[in-house]
Amino acid sequence: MAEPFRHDEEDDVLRRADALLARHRGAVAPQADRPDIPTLTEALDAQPGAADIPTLTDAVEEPDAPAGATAPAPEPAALSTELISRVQMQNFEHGVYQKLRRQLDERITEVLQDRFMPEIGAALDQALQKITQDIQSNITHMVRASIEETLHTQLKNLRLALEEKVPQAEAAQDALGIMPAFSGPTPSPSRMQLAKSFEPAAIESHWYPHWEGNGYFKAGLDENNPDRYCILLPPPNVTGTLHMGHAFQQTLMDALTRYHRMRGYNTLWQPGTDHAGIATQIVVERQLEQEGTSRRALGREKFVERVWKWKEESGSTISRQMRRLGASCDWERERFTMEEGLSRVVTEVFVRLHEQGLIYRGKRLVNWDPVLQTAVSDLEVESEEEDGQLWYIRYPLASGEGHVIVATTRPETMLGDVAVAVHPDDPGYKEIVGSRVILPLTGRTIPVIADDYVDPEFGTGCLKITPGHDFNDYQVGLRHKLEPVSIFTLDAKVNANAPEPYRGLDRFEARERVLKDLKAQGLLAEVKPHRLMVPRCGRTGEVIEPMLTDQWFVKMDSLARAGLEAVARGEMRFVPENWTATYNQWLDHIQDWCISRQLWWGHRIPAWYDAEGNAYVGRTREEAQARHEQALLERLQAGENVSASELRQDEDVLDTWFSSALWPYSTLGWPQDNPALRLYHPSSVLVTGFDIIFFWVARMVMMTLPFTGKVPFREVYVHGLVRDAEGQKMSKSKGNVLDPLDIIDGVGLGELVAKRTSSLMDPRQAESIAAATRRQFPEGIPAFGTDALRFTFASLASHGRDIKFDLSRCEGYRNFCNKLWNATRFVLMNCEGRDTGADESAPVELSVADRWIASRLQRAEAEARDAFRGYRFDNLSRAIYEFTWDEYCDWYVEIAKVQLANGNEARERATRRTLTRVLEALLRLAHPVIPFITEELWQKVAPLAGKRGPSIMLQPYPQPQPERIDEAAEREITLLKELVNTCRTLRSEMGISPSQKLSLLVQGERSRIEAHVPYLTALARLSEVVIAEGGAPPAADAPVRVVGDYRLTLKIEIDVAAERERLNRECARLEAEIAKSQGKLANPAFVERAPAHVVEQERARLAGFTATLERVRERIERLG
RNA sequence: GGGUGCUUAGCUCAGCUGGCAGAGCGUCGCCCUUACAAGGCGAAGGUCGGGAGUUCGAGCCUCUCAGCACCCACCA
Repeated sequence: MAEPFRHDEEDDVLRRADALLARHRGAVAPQADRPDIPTLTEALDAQPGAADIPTLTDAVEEPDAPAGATAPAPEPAALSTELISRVQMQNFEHGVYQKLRRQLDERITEVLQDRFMPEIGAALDQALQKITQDIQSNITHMVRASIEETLHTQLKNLRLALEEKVPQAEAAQDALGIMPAFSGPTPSPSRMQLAKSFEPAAIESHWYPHWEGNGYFKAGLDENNPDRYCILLPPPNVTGTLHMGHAFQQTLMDALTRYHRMRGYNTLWQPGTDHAGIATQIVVERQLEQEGTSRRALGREKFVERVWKWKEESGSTISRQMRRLGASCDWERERFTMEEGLSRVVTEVFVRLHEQGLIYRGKRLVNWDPVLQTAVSDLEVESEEEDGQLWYIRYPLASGEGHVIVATTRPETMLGDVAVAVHPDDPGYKEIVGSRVILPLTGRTIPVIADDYVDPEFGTGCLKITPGHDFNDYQVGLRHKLEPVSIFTLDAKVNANAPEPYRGLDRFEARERVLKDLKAQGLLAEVKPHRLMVPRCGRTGEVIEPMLTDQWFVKMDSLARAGLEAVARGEMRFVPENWTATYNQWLDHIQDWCISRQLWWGHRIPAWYDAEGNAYVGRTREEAQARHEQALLERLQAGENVSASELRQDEDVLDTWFSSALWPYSTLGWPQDNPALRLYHPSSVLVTGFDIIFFWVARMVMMTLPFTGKVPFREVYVHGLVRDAEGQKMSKSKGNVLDPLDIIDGVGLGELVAKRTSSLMDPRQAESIAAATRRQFPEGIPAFGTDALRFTFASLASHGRDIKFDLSRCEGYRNFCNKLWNATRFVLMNCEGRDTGADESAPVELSVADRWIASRLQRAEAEARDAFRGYRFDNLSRAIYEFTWDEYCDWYVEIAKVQLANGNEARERATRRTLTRVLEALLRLAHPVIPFITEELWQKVAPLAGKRGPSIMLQPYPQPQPERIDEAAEREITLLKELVNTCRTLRSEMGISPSQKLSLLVQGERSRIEAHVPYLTALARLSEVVIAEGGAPPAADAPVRVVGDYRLTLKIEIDVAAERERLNRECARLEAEIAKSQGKLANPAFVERAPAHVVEQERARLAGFTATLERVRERIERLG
């Protein structure tokens, strides 16, 4: 804990800190003030005065109640939940508690020793009073220190956020001028002691700039090194923010990158951002809307300028957030799809594809968003089933008598009907095929045609054909050579092809009007409710209107075939393998790709038109001009009359995914030959979600093969989607998004609710979202730190499954980090400044346990290697977790305590040597997943393990050495574990409290057991171990256990009366619980109304209690 | 309609080539023990979705039924 503040410094520091915080808030959220975060001075002002501080008795009386429930010092917690994490609070309480006890004990001893005290009771009272005063001032200081510490870390974060690139850490400290005053966890490695528990924020903000500043992330460009490893970051939207999916994916990529970097590969993690045409344009248009202007009012040039400005302002958000995650990308190579070099590649590829005849322009029916007024690709259309109606409309026969009835979900499109179709074999309509019907409301007559496409069973078996606004009808129209009629303008209002009364109506207004008129004329036969799939634009949610327009397309068949073959030949591999099927299936059925978008933000199509509308494609206007002139010349020679005209560039831009598809080589300087391109193309692996296999993965393959002759990557690791704890997709509109940074830094409930309820599409949901959030996170989210979050992601990354993100899991891994932290503290306490066997010539006496843990380390390393090989991050994290916790901490450290306590010099040296070296290797093993904590700890442990180096990042990754696997030692320690566990079980079965004295009689081979005796004594808390080689008969009633060849007998002297009383109390408690539970279950209201699983749980509890009660009663009986 | 997953403890999920059903969280009990209460020790909790088959042996392989999720294509 921090030293108490001195008063004169305090005001000054607080004032400056306040000012900084205010500035920070201004920078982060200029419009919103965040009332739920108290300023520092407010916090301290609100701090309880001496009178409010919990009394000594308050603090002492409930020390063993569950930590969450007691909160013996609630005021400080309440005053600034935003500032002090729960953990800090608990640490603090724990500290107070321990201090209290220690001082009280001292006082009591003191008092008792003073024989002249007339009365012990009075003396104790006096002592208590004095301590109370001491403690009160202590609490004040501790609260203060806690706040300071938190503020300190917040300031560090803030500093990181404020500074764009690598801050000069020292200079920044000076600039703030307050660092020396703080005494929280320190970033300076060697001098300070480790804090009592793991506090991630300060560590993270220290190490990342250090790594980046020293160039550790830079791509290796050593062409003599045959090992190379490259990952392309799927470029996020330049104006986007980091979400859980990114964080998950990037954790995996970073782990892979760090792993290979440590293994000495040439390594590149290529970062960058995507201009995200539609998404970005929409964002900026919304801004304009709020300013009361619009894109069109601004004009194209000004608008694009405006987007660039917005990009400059917010474009770095996501890379800043990635840095918080510890992403070790080579930022110097960061690329943006719209930057000049990449745009040149886009043009180059477009021109080449066009020259090869793979890009063409034509009038086709495309998915059209009438609001954005652009084409969108098939993939960007999302169909949802919605409630609608099916209208039955009479079309009178042109012959005068009778009519046919067609069924439609979109009656307004009848204005564009060009035929009525029936199935050729449908007996009901055979007669009328070839005749004509009158199209109501328009007076046109249209033919009745026969086509297989019609399903005679659906509706009336008679179908209206609207080739201008329906994809299937379009195909039918082509087959029957029917000219499509377009009846909508580009903003989906009825156009001049329709009769006068409907013109200018929006398509949905037109529907009403058409229905009204049909009804009036008695032509509406029937209306039925009907579920139908409504295609909507994935971006705007607007209903898509198929529209006949001029667009550019990429011919897919030959490209797709090449893509299929590359995978079939094994040049590219999907992990898990079954995604190959998805990929193949899609490429098998692929349609030509519409790449033109009627947007302003994007790569302008490199095509120019002459006055006649002929298109000329070229890298530059000049090249197009030359082609134009060439064409004119040819036509002139063919005897045509021609005239030159000014060329005008195509207004459209390219689909965002066109430039993304070139990412694998556009980022590496293609087409110029250079080391990076030679080394890192093809890249090693693409890590991605299945949702963009079509959008991106397949297109990259198709757009890379023809130009570089290589696949873009050797492997594609497809991971699941991150969902919320209930398995729901995280989405803004559901209000269930988690911000990865909130998990790292923590967030108060108020802010979290505000975040989730702001800018909702439907503000009415705000209430329920707020309520749900309050229920789920009643205290907000505590700060878990980057490492815990990363470990969680890794452990959840099993194959073939979406991920339900569970915060409690994250908490578990935060605890793991803390465990690792404390294990290191133990090692440092016992090894720093001592002989750790660095001098290889000094004698070491390795015990079985030393050999055993070294052997287990080899196994963990082998598991890690296999896990990386198979992208099994879940197995990786489990191997690390279990080795650290279950082997190193639970057993080896305990054994080491024994060895350090009663060993000779050589044995102690060996123990320290093992402790430090295994830990050092373990830190390297875990570094790819949890980079920050491992770096911090490594700095301290490495020197003790005889390692030198500026960073763990530059150290080799531990490779398993099979020859160090020592099965004999493993067998011995297994025996020891069994012996210890058996003793513990015996003890627990006998219901012996730990304070009771217990000795053990072991019958069996003396020599093997003997070595274990000291460990056994300490670990099983025995007062004595007796080894009997032959068969001294155990006491008749003593429990006996057999472990291998050994018989264990526990001897115990129990205070029977006390033990019986204890067990009786236990009985009474259990009976009470059982009665309570039975009462609950007997209550019909509970059984009927409570959720089924709650009732089930209650039954299980009851069964558990009953069983336990049984055992306790047996035990009482045994006592006699 | 075509395809892909999933179903194991109260919850979230591992479970390898078929060989003694596991972890974390949660629940319950005991415990401030000088690395760690963000901890330790222990306990309760399972018809591996149902059924059939192959096998000495099935959570795992085969068949079948059911439920859930997702992707693709869609009937106006």
